[in-house]
Amino acid sequence: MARPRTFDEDRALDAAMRAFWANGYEATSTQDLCAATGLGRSSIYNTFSSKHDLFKRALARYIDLMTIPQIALLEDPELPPAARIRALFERIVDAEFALRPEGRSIGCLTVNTIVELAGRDPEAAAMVGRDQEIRLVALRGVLAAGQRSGEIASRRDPGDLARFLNAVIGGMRVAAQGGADRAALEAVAATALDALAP
Amino acid sequence: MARPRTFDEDRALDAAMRAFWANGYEATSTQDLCAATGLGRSSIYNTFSSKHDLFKRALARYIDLMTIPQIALLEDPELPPAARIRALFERIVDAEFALRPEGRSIGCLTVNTIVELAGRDPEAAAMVGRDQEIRLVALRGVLAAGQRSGEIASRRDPGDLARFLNAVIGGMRVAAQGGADRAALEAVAATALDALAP
DNA sequence: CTAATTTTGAACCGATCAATCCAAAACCAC
DNA sequence: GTGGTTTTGGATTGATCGGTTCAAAATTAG
Repeated sequence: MARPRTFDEDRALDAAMRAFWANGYEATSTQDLCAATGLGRSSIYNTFSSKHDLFKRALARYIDLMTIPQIALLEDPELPPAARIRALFERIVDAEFALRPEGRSIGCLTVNTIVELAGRDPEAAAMVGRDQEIRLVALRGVLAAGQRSGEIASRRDPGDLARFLNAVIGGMRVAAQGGADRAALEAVAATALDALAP
Repeated sequence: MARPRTFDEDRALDAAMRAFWANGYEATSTQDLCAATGLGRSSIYNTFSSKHDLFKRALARYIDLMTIPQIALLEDPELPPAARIRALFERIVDAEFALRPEGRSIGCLTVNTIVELAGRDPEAAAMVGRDQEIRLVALRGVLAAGQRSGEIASRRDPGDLARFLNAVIGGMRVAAQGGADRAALEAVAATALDALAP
């Protein structure tokens, strides 16, 4: 009944997500988004109503792409609790160096969003807040299971341990963006696991 | 021989630092800087040649104000090594809630700069990189001393332990900006210290 | 084919960006 | 006081910002 689109919305969203991820919200202009997606302004504003809406959708997509598999890892019934946590850290280190043949990491879009936007963008803050909450619940679950099975010797509150691991993950992302190499990140992860031992 | 300034350069720099700290580099306009400092555009451009130069000076000032006392804490000969590290964490938690009667923390300008700018501003990247290096050296020193004295049981490489603590500090800053309260940060710090025990 | 509907590209919008210019005001040395 | 020098505020610059408009192009239904 009418002219169809010549582009794939999900691919465009993906490209926009990468642009925001690499350069941040403010430093990504609508021109940059046109260049990254290969779309014209009209197509972008027709499909995603504004730069801010596009960012929200890109952030939601990023969270889906990243958090859901990580939660699945933490809830993998095939692995004992401690191994699931090790697998999570491995995945995070791998991701930090996957899309980066050389040069700095671009970090993690949720961490970047917390730092750049959470203070003055309530919608973005709510999205990353929900994400953090979900991650903390999953971490708490696997940590409590590890304590019950005896794999995790620490008697600290599982919620506190979860917040600790989550903070370490955020710190690793910042360190990677600051130029840390793979060995440094692996050492940080390994040392963090020591805190579950005592 | 000529008209003197009616403002204090250091006070202006301080106000600019706070503006960049709270809102980031991109989101702080030159108008914002005028409002924050109380200066006119001419005075700002006369004194600090550009927005970017002003940012560099603000960042340098922040590093001086924050890192130097922290290094001093870590090298305090009055305290045993483990106590110095605990004092550092205390100071960081305090700082995170000091200038914030309510609402979110504005985090740490060096962390914010790593996340927002390090990827595309080599000068800013070099400044925060130097700062991180200095912090790591000091941490390594106190950690090695703790290992020698037996206070720190972990036999991991002191450099790795230093990178771990530094990552935790960064993660705490991100967590605070994400809305974590004081108790959460204190739990993270306490748990991080567990990693030095085993 | 035509009519209806949507996408698309380009021109365009006012607002704001960082930065500059300039003349008036303010000060010091003399 | 006067001359020389700097600061200061306000107007202004061209560029770019996010966003809109509009007509031509493209497509399908009939």
